[in-house]
Amino acid sequence: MEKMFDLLVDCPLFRGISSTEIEQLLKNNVYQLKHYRKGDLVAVHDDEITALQIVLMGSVKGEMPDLSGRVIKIEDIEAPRPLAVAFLFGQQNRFPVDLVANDEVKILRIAKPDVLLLFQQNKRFLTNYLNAISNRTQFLTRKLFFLSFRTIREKIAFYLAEQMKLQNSSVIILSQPQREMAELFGVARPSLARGFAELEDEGFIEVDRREIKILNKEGLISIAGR
Amino acid sequence: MEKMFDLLVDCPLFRGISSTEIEQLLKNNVYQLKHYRKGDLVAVHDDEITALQIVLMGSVKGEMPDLSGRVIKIEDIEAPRPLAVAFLFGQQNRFPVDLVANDEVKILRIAKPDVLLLFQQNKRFLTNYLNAISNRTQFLTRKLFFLSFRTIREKIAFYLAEQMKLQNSSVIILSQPQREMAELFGVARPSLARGFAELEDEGFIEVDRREIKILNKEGLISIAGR
DNA sequence: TCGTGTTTGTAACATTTGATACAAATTAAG
DNA sequence: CTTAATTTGTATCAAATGTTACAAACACGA
Repeated sequence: MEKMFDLLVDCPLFRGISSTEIEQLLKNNVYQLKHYRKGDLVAVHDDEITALQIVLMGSVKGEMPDLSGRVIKIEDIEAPRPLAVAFLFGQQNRFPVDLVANDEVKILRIAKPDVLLLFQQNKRFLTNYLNAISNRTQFLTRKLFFLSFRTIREKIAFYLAEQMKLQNSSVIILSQPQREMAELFGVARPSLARGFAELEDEGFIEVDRREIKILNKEGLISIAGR
Repeated sequence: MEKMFDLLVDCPLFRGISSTEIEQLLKNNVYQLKHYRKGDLVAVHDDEITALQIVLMGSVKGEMPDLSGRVIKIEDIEAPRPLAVAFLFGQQNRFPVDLVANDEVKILRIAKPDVLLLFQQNKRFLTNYLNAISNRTQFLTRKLFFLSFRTIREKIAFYLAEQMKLQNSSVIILSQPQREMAELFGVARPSLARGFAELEDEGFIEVDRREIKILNKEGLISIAGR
């Protein structure tokens, strides 16, 4: 049981709060523990969300159900992270996806009214929660923005211009594999590789796997358009 | 000045809080008022966000700057609504867009530390704020979900399935012209028309301008996939 | 060192979409 | 009723992307 509080120290919602403080906050038994085995349904699409849920052990995958039986995997949530923080509040308190246990899973549940009490008792927990939702929104905003570009070339050009600023260099090291970047852009992985290859052929950049050298910054920016 | 508190009663962040309570909460002078004229820049892309800002009068538009001088309008925020609630917390405390006054605009500013104090002083304000961010996230999740469909057929099919529920009928009246719907979907107008025509050829629907009759609901849903 | 799994770079081909153009149907305004 | 503007339905063609497949480079652990 002690282990649980140690696990929570690494959870974004409890960042900056010591294990003993966490123990004190939760000591009034305001929580439940749930166990799931591999393949178990942790929650079903449209289930009502009445409690904050934190994955303590194992990982859970979000899936969209398909009428023909197939499923589309949306994302993985690994311990020690919370589930659906942005759906505990707001108008639609229902799971947007199915949640399935990837392996043996332990989940901590704290009912919504108790979460509000925790907010009052610990300011850090509150700001952590606000940060968690906000980060989610920021991630989605960014993703939507990327999808708003018409062509893959534009997405790449914009991404590189952005990274040039961030890394403050004309040689950029990509932090993600192409597969993940393609996912962020909402395009197929080989299409992304082709995009890079085309920009290289046209003399805008020089590509060596994860290392991108910007040869024509102005040209690149004019491709991105914005 | 009294008018301000009355205006705030209609702001989602102060919902359920009376004008006099709002006055009490804000009486310690923890706020600033800013005036802008039509066309004034309220905030610039990448400006740091250190305060909660609420539009009290007029409206503000979010725009993405273009290097060639053009701008792309993202959205309008009208009084009495807050600006960028999801960017006051989280990792990226910077405006994602330029904000330009549409007309004469009054904006209320409350510094971030004071916002946190308000959270402690008034539980309703806190839950309102949580709801505001959460609703934003939910909206974006939905929009992203919509854009995540690969083909136009899938978008149309999903849209129609949704409208069937909303209008509770197997005959759907489209409320927008194709041009606007195409914009929402992020596709070209003739491509959208072609999408409808194809679904008609295949016997899923019957199209008569704005009136769509669903002939094969199950088939349509299986096209949408999810 | 070797094998195994992952990542990257390409290629060929089919599919989807965008761009453009135009006619017919509809609506709005006079 | 007439005319003009808007909306819809189509067609054609080019461009962009997805799909599938495979080989080479790389990373990592046994």
